[in-house]
Amino acid sequence: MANFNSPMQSQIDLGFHALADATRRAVIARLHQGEAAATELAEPFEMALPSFMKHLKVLEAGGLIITRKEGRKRICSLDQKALARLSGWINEYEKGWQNRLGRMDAMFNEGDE
Amino acid sequence: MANFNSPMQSQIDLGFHALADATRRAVIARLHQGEAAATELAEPFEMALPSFMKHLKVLEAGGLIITRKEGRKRICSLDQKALARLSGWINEYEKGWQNRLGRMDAMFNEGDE
DNA sequence: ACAATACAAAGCCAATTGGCTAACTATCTT
DNA sequence: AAGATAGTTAGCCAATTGGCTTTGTATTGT
Repeated sequence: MANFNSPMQSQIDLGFHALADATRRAVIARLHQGEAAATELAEPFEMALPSFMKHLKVLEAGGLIITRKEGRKRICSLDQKALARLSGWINEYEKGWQNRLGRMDAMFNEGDE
Repeated sequence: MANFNSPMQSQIDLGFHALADATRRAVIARLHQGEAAATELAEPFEMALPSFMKHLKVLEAGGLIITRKEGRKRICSLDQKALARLSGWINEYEKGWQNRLGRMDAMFNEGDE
């Protein structure tokens, strides 16, 4: 049954929200090397496991990762289309998109912008 | 390679957070057509002005817009560098994922290595 | 000078976020 | 069968978010 009491947040809201946290972005960076179980992903972070699992749920709600249960493990992997969908929104409003890769390093390396 | 551990990191947090709201994304879409004053930008939204001004502050904190005072008006315009910076972060991992697919493709085609 | 305009600042409020602990379930491993 | 492992669920908490109203200030128009 549909829940009309909970506010409907668009997938793109949830996707950008998921990216607005360094822990979650680090998870995405890690998953880019291949899928991994939850505890394995949690290991680098000084955070209680339930706290970390909340981050995974935010990432999944934003459609950025897909998870499945394998025995007692929860295996997480990147959602292939999600990052493209979000960068696609930005691209629509960015001029000179073709040159973005070239400019990108300059942006990150400026550091005093 | 981009440095994700720099103080720029929290700026990325703020940038993605600013994008995680439909009102704020609509403001960006509008500003893409050219700069505008705060009240002018607020007009399409059924929201008290102080509430809308908070959204502008979130956009400015995220570096997505630049504002200046012109008489009694606060003129807002897009910061194109910021959009490049954020889509750059996403693209870093999109690109990596594409490389991964490329390697898999090569493995299938060559049958060894 | 005075009114209208365009914010700006302050404070109230409910809901959400992001952290924690404790207790519980399910699945290996021995 | 028992213990270790990997979550999962529930509830607590402080801080933040995103809305509101009221009041104040700076600029512009008449």
